[in-house]
This record gives sequence, C-alpha cells and structure tokens, in this order.
Amino acid sequence: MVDWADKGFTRRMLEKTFDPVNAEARIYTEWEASGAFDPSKADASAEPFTIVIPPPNVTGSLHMGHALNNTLQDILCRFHRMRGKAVLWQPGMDHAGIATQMVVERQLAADGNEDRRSMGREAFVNRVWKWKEESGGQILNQLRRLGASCDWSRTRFTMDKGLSEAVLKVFVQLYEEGLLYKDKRLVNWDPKFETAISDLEVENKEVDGHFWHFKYPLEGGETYEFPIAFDDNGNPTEWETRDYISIATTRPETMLGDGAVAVHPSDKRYAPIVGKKCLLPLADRYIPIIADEYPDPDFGSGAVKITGAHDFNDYQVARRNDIPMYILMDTKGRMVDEPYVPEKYRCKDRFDVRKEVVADIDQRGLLIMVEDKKIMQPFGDRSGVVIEPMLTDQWYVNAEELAREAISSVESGQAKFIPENWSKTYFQWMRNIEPWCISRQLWWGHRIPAWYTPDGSTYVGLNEADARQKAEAEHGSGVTLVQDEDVLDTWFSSALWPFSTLGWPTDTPELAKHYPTSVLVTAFDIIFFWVARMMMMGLHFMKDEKGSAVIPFPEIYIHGLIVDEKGQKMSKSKGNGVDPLNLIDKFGADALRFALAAQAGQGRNVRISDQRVEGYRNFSTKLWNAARFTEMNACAVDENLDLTSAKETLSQWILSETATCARAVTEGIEAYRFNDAANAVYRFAWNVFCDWHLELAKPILQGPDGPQKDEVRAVTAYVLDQILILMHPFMPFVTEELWGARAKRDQHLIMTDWADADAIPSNESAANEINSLIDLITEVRSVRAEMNVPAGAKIEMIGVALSNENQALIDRHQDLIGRLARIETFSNAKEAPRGAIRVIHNDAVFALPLQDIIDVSAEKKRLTKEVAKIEKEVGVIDKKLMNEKFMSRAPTEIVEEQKSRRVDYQKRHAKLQEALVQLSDL
RNA sequence: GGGCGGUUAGCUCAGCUGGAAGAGCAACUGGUUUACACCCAGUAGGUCGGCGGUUCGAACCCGUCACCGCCCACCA
Repeated sequence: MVDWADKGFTRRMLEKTFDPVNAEARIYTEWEASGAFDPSKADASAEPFTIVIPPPNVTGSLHMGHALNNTLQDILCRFHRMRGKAVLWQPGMDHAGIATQMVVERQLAADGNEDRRSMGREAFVNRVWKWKEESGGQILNQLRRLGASCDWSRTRFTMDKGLSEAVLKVFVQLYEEGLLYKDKRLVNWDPKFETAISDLEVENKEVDGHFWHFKYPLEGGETYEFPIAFDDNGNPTEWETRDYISIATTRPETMLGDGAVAVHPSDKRYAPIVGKKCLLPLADRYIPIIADEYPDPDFGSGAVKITGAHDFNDYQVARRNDIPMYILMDTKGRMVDEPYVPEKYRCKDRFDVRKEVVADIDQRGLLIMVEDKKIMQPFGDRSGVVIEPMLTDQWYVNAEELAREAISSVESGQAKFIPENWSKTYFQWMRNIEPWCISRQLWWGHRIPAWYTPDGSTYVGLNEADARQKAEAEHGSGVTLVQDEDVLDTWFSSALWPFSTLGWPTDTPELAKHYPTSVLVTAFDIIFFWVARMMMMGLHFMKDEKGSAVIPFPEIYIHGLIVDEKGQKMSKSKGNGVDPLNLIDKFGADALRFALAAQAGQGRNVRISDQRVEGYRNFSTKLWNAARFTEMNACAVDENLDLTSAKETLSQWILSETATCARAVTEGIEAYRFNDAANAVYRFAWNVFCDWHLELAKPILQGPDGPQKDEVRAVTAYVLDQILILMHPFMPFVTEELWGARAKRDQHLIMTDWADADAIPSNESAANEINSLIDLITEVRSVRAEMNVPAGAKIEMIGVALSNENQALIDRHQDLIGRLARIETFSNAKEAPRGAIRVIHNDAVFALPLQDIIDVSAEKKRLTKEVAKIEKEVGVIDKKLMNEKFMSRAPTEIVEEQKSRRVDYQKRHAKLQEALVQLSDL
C-alpha cells in the first residue's frame, strides 16, 4: 500500500468489490474538508451557479421525495462545479410551524409534562428551541449520506436571527404599502390545531354524507300553493298547499346559525313568500325569506338556508343582504355558550350536535327525508379533521397585487418552467388567486410584529420600540401596547428563502453574487405553496440597479413524484413508503442516486423498487471491476498523453465513442434530461467500454510490450478517467474512490474539469472499422448459439471470395475474431464447402464448416426465416419506390436511402438464396 | 365543472425535428477461458388504446371516443 497522504488520498490496491458503507463516509469527509462545497474557494472570476435547497422541515427525516429532489440538485451542482463554476448549493431548514409544535406537544404529553397552555408561551417556545437543538435537523445529516454537496457552513434556518429580520422587514414594508392587512372574514379553521389555515392547506375529499331535508314552518301558519307536477312545457299542472319552506343541508348543526332562507328571484314557486318569515326550528327564531341570485332553482328544493358565519357562499349572501351572522362554534369546534344557541346544545361537539339536531327536527315532524350523498368535504392537510369555515380576524397578504409581476415574468419568459406545461398550472392558480391568510394561532413561528393599544389601534413595526414610537406619536407616551398573539404561516418565511438565506436585508457579497439563483429544482406539489410565493416576494423585494424587479430564478425544473412499484403515491398513511436510507445501507448511495436519475424523465413520476436500485449497484460493481482490470493490466494514467497521436484503430475508435458519450451526457444534463444523461453514460461504460473495448484490448494488453501496448494502456486509462468524470454527478462516491485509487492526482474528482467532447479526437473510419468488427463477431456468435455449436468448440472460418476490404478486416483482426467468436483457424475459398453454416456480414460470406455438428433442417429453417424477413422489407421499400408521389415529393436523401437499403438487402438475399440452394442438395 | 398528463414487449419505461419499433428487468437457451455469477454469450416477445383525418410517409401532427392517473373548483 502506497500512502499518498500528502494529497489527502490513500492509494491502495483495489479490493474485490467496492465497500460503500466504509467509503462513503470517508469520502464525504474528504470533500467537505477540501473546501469543494464552498464557492468562496473557487476562482474569483468563476461564474456563479446557485441553487437554494427546498428547505426540509426541521422535524423531517429523509424520504424518497427528498432523495430524488436532492439527487437532481446535486447532479446539477457537481456538473457545474466540474465546469468551473463557483457553485453555491445553499442548504437549510424550515421551522415548520404546525408540524414542529405538534411534535413537541406530543413529546410533552408522552413525558407526562404539563401541556403548552399551562407551561405558558415563553417556556413552550424555549422548549421547542431545545428540541430543535437536540433532535431537529436529522435530515441534514441524511442528505450528507446521499452525497449532497451543499455548503453546510452556510446552513440557515427560517427562525434564525437573520431570516427573522428578513421576515419582519417584509411584513412591515408590505403593511406600509397596504399589501398586507388585517381583516375579519371567513377562514378555514382547523379545530384540531385551533388555528386558521390557508386555502392551500385544505384538502377537499369526496366522502359519503347525507343530505337532510327540513321543513321551516312559515310564520303565523301562513300557507302558499307550491307546484308539484308540470306539463311538457314546464308549466305547473298540480299544486299542494304548504305551510313551510323546504331546505336541505349536509351540515344540520349549522342551522342553528341560520340568518335567512334564500331563493332565486326568478323562482316563481317561492315568489309568494319572499319577504315573509319562517321559523328557525330548535333555535325558535324567525328568519326572513329573501331573494338572491345565489340559489340554483334546479338544485334541491331551490331554497337555501343562509349560515353566514359558517359557509363561504352563505357568507357572501349574508353580506350582500345584511343578514346577521351567528358564530356557532369555538376554536375546538364545540357549540358556543351563547344565548342564540339553544341551551341543550351548548359546549357540545359539532358532530354530536349534528345527531341531536336531526333527531330533534325529526321529533318535531319537520324532517322530510334523508338522502345518501357523496359530498366534497374539506380536511386539514396535517390534522386530517374536517375544516370549519369560521368568522375570525386574521392577517392577509394581497396576493392578487403581488401576483401581477409574478405572472408577467413567466409570460415574458424571464422565468421558465421545465417542462414548460407547468406554467399553465402556475397561471391558472395565479390568475385566480385569493388573499393569502398568513396568521396562525400557534406559538412556534415568527410572531406577528403588530401591537395594539387598549382602544384597538394597530401599530406595526420591526420591534416593540419601533411600534411604540409610532403609537406614542398618536397616543402620547406610556400607552400600553399588547403584541398580536399570532405567528406567521411558515410559507411566509419560505417565500423569502432565495434572498433571505443570502443575507438580505443586509447587502452581502453573497447576495450580489448569487441572486438571482440559477435554477429551482422542486416537485409540482409545492408550486403554489412555495414557487409562486417566492416569485411574488422575490420580484417585489429584489430590484436591480435600474429598479427593475429581479426574478429569484430564471429556470424552474419540476420533477415528478416518487411512487411505489404499483404506481401509488408514497405516503405515511398508506404505509407504502420506502426508506431511502435503507436502500443506501443495502446498495449504496450511488446506486440509489443513479436509479433516481435514470428514471427522472421529464413529466413522469419515478417508480422505485429494490430491484431497480440493485441493478445500478451492479453497475457500480461493474465499473469497479473494470477499474480492477485496468489496474491489473497496468493501464496507468498518463497526464501527458497526446490523444491525437493515438495510432491504433482500437484507440481511435474508443476515443470517438468517448467523445460521443461525453456530448450526450453534457447535453442531457444541460437540458435537464437526467434520464438520457444517465443512460448514455451507463451504456457507454458497460456496453461499449467493458463489453467491447476491454475485450478487444485484451490481446494487446496481454501481449508483448511495445509502443502498441503502451498506447492502448494509456488510452484505456484515459477513457476510464473520462467515464469516472462523466459518471461523477450521478455516482459520486464510487467514482471518487476509483479516481483517487488509480493515480496520484492533484485534485479530487469532485473538482476535476468536466470532459470536453470537442477536445477528444474522433475518427470516423476507425469507428466504422471497429463497429464492423463488432458486428461480425456478434453475427458469428449468434449463428453459433442458434445452431447449437458447443460454446467451447473452436471452429474453422472460411472467407468465401472476399473483397479486398473484407479480407483486410479479417487480416487485421484475426486474433480478436478468433478470441471473441471462438474461431480456431482462418482460411479462404472460392466457394463455401457443402453443408457449411454461412455467416453473412455486409457483402461478405463466411463459412463455418461443421458437418458433424450441423443440423441441415435447422440451418435451412434459419436461412429461410431470414429470407422471408428480407423479402418483407424489400417489399415495403419497393412499394415506396414504385409510388410516384413518394418519388416526386419525398426529399432526395430519403429516396436515396431507400434505394441503398434495397441494394444491401438484395445482396444479402442473394447470398442467402445461394446457401439454401446448396443445402437443398444435401 | 375546469385544467394537466398517460395508454409502446409479461413488467417499468425511452423513442427529442414525421422517414428502418428500443432499453432495463423478468422469461428461455448456453457458459467455472486469470476484471466481474452483483458476470458473460445468445434467443424469443409489439396491429405503438380504438376509430377517423392530414401527409408520398404517422408511435410521433389534427379530430374523436374509451379507459387510467393527478391538480383545481362554493352546488346548499
């Protein structure tokens, strides 16, 4: 073992297989220590390349979605780093208000501690911080295991000091600009977490529900004629006398808060009673029957109960018509203790009250019927409980205003979604955007910087002193100020991530260099939550020298979701999640990363399975063994190798192929076609380099010393280096390990220059020659296998009346053909011996005389089958060539191509026929 | 109700600008030649969801239908 510690490398003979468990941790430490992740260590002139990580929740642990998202980001970062950019991959975490508060509260309960309310706010928040320091952020270490090359020295947290300052500054400025305000309106209320949530945090799900039809008796026993039968023209033919109005509801408990019953103004059935009153049963109040555009006469009875404080539609109707709104429930979804709620229901849970209300209505003979019905019901995305629309005071951002610039920057192409069709999703939401409710009735988060005086005035400031100054200017000194109890939606701080993490509001060098970032990589499920809001905030707060808004990222790459083998979305509730760390333990991080990248086709979800990852582990082993082979054959890296001086056809061919591969990988990554890039390097490494180059090189490598051997050794080493380079973004660990083990290097692979396809010489005739050789060997192998020639049998091959060109191919590569196609002796003849098998290669015929082995009927069958295939192909071509329109309208090169294909087929056909004729004699 | 995507080999998916249907896995056959059985060599398997249209030519473009997914939406 040679110790190259002076370079930070340890040179050792390669073990039989790669040991990821051991190597990954060691290599990661080396990278980090070398400063590779730190863009400030890059050349001062280097162009920046910047990605901000989608900050994982501080409570999070690595799941497959993270693994995919971060693998793709890491591929981009490593690629651009190798291309000489000053790469900043900005890491960090999100404080995840609800999730974190939940975790700590659960922990308190489990430990038998007092709950947060009895602890008090300050003690609880301290407790959360303590939790964060001790057990938060596990995920960052898990990202290291994946190989993520983030600049960890810059790790930020949405609740840290700098980011909190950014939040305050944004809040205050938006408030002063009138883009952020407090309002009393209906919000989505989560009775489990006892907080408001935004529209986006509500999941509407179809559930089995009921549609209850109630009678609301008319005041004073009044009656009217209600039509119940109609003729073909829709005119009523039969009536019944009613002393009630029929309404229907899916939420009977809300009737206690009804302020009116509404019917459509054009609805003739109810015209006689509009303006009258009906009894609200149970509550024993009389409520008006009003006309409003909202009710659909064709739905249900056409009459709608109006519960302004608990339904978004009713709220609008109530406001339009000045109908009183009764808040029925408390923060936990229990009926309030208020005079307008009948005593028997007070303080009871909403769903218990529902049952009681139905029973009580029924008991009074007012229940008309109950229908089973699928209904769309709103649920809290985190709590899973039914969301209750509630009338409360909350803070809002005028998203409509901020959306304007965010929309136009995508319309103009300044910011571009990849794949492009996601911009439609973005537009659709942005163009119909509602005010964003940003206040949360939680304790963990950025506390809203608003203070109230006893008389209800509001003062917003960066801190209490700032607010006090403003308050005292109007209220005189010594005014009592009470801060708003609420905190901000976590996404409010996430929206600032692309600039807050770079130091804003301070004017830092990092901000100058790395904003705007280069690309955002994320999944489509947070386009609204995060991408849209970063666009809005970035454009509003970041301006260039001319004062124009600056987008946070010019490109937004949207990848798919991870799904299981059956195509089901992975989720905790389904229990079908696959733990990426498990897969890393089992197969190594490289294998997992490659599996993810190789399947990350644009616009497609990624299916992950053990089998797939295992396959790519095998690939890394394959590469490892190829490297062992080069080591055993003394293929030493020669830094002074002049590629253009390579004389061997084999060298020229593999260099040409290397250039092609380098081009494909580079273009693939540049176009965010990760699957194409991964597959290109996979095929080249395995199917070209290992399967053919190394096999073709063996006779030389194992032959006598000399310039030929020296060249092939050096070229082979060079090509393997290029493979390591091209594969590094995908499989960083095994490639780095091999890189360091194969030679004494100036730098780790992570910092090595990317392959330059244009600098690798290509030679078309060499490429053609070797590819023809490969075809010939493949053909011989195929025929042998098909004719059941024993694998070990060494046989004779006779060239039949070969052209000079074909003769040359044989002469030049006899060894290789012999070795790889198992040919013992070569000879020539004017005619194929009777009963020999024929291999037809281009325009050449080779005979394999195998009388004792050959099965004549099998050979006839083989040849006949091919003849038929060719005749079919020729038929297709002839049809085209005899089609005048084809001949006159198709481009000449297509016509020529068809003609030349026909010639080739004809030649082959003739040779096959000849063979068949000869066989028929036997 | 609106929007987006999908339907290609047994399975999972490529197929980019219309011009000879591809890969991986699985299956089958054969292999202990000193890089690799986490391997090697080979074989089979497709009416490109259906129907129309455009075109000299369609897996690809247009229309339509069917089925499958996802997102958005206030029908009480």
